[in-house]
Amino acid sequence: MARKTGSHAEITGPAIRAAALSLFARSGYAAVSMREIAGEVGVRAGALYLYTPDKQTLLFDLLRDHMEHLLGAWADAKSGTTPVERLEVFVRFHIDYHLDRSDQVFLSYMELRNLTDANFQSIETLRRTYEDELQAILADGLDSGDFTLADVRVSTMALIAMLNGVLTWYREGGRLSRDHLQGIYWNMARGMVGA
Amino acid sequence: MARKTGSHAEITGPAIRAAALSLFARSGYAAVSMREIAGEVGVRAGALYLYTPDKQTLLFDLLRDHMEHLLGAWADAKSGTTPVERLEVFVRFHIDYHLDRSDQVFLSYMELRNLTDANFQSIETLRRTYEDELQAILADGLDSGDFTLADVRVSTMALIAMLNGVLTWYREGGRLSRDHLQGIYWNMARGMVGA
DNA sequence: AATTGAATTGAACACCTGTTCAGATAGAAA
DNA sequence: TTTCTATCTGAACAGGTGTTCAATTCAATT
Repeated sequence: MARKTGSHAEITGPAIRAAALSLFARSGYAAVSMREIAGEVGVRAGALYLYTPDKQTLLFDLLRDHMEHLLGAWADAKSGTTPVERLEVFVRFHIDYHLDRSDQVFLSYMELRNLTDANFQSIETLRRTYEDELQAILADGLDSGDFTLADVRVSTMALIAMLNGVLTWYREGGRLSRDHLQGIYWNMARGMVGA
Repeated sequence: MARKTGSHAEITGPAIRAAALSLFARSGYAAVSMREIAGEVGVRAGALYLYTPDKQTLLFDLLRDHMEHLLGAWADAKSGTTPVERLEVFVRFHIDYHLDRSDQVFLSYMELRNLTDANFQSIETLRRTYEDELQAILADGLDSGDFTLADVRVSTMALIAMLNGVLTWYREGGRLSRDHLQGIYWNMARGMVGA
């Protein structure tokens, strides 16, 4: 019983990536076996190798695709003219994106250490590109006098860490609506940069 | 060649925990084998079981000891009377503690998912106890009018996430001294809570 | 010098790991 | 109906996993 009806590469390929994403996010890269991923897709382990050269590349592709999609989404979303406006857009975008793609985001900062050196460098470059978008906003706000902050780099890292933290505790459908949440974070962000 | 000169339980036990801590922090719990840990200590895998019932308990003990030590250290360090003073002490303490014990801290929030349910609950309770220390400061500051913040719980989580973020990028001996770093974070924290 | 007992080894257990590949399968094309 | 070929299986490979335990080693005690 090799090929099942309606089972084609165009379906299996994405299904493998979706299963890997979900399992890696839940249990961690090292704790998930190729046989588990295959089982989730309804296929045997050998079939995975029609779609990825190896397990490492499967992880790397997930992280790279996520980072590239993040950068693309931000390029579309970024707007505003004053530093204050631009920062508010960034804060709201970042929270939205994270909550919509929590598995990808979670993976992307939990599994960096399981990448080979070359793959790690590649992802780090993309991540740094994203950080630089925020850093540019802060630098402009410092120049214009809209923001009061001691160190642009430190503020950038602190803001991103604060925003990423949302993932660890916020659950949709709880006490706070997403919009309310974004408002609270935007207020705190504004306080952090002295605006 | 069983026992080497000067090799006793009082030495091997702590050495195993130190090796496990270091290896788990570097590569992740799932990716480190008992044989690797044993090799780092200079012993065979079987000998580890004189000091821990199993690998899971080895991880759990590291996390529990860390959390208990953190709570103890905070009990010693906490001081100040006004909410503003108390918050500054917390911010500086948290950064200091994290930078001094980066492996433990890193482990404690990277490897939670590798704990069994019961062990996870146990650690979560300790973590929540620590968070509540900060939350109490914020609640008092809100009551007294010293702080302006929309949601005590959200501010607590945001502050802790921001402070934890220091670990991911700060390196001792770089551009910023530790004291300078603490000052910058204290300023941002103050802005976040509207003080 | 003989005995004791804590500390450690080395081999074994049952099973899991990522990966490869000859062979089977089945939908589409001829 | 036969041929073709993308897709998938099943078995194998070489090695690794956590864990157990009888046998060994050696410092301290008698």
